[in-house]
Amino acid sequence: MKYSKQREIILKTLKAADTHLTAEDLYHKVREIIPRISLGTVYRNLNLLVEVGEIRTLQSSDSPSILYDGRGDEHCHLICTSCGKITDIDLALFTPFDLLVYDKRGFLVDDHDLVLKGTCAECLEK
Amino acid sequence: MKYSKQREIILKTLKAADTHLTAEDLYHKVREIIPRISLGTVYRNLNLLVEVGEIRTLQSSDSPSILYDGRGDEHCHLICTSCGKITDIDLALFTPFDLLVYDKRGFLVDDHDLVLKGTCAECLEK
DNA sequence: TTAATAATAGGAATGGTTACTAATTAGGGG
DNA sequence: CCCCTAATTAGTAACCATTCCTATTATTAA
Repeated sequence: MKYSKQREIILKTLKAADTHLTAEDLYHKVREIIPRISLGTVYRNLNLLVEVGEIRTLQSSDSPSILYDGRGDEHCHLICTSCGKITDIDLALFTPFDLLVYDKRGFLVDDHDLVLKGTCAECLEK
Repeated sequence: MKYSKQREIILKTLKAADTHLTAEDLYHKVREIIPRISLGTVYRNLNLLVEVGEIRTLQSSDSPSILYDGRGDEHCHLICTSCGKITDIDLALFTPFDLLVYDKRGFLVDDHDLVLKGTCAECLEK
């Protein structure tokens, strides 16, 4: 994989964001730094970065577009169905589940995609 | 919600299927019973059925289209990254995890969307 | 420096899903 | 049983996220 300024900025911008962004979101942010970048370049690089494990994707179910997550490591997402906010939470607790799944089905787990929907602390107070 | 033959057949066909189907898959299956049904009708009814909790959706990450699942109850999906097969597995074990999330973040969980990726028993044998 | 090739911008094409409209159908009240 | 009203439908056009295509530009190894 050859170096490209576009890819570097895309990755840096995504990692710097505190939220999960669509390709379009990122496109607009990166355009402030590289005004002539194309949307296709953003998509192509996001796909590449997912492939090499630098970033991850998730689907927010109430938006049709893919969300990109600057974290490459496995973690879980909490989606508040009231305000729509998506937050990360670590999961260092899955080993027992994986073992159980293997015992029951002979299925060897190597990746988790866990989304919990509910109400966040702030919305609960109201 | 008024009765419609189209909706009844769509639901019955999905529940009878042993796999997870796209709207297009269902459209072709249902057309064998109602030849003049339109794809739009399939989509509209699937959305309705999801809304009332009769069925669920999931995204298979390597296909862009939504998959529909005839089960309305919460359950977990195992996706084999080798053969692509998606199987269901019950999860009656999430209560401790939900409590932990509430303790840590004050987030009140009421729905789970859990996808485990890995290798299924059949593929492991090879 | 040069040659090979990966990456880019721009725009066209694709494909899944939704929106629109006129015609049809369900089903409750007279 | 027959209106009446509102939900539903078929068919088609529109939409939008994503991918594909091509000529040009940038990277990197020799």
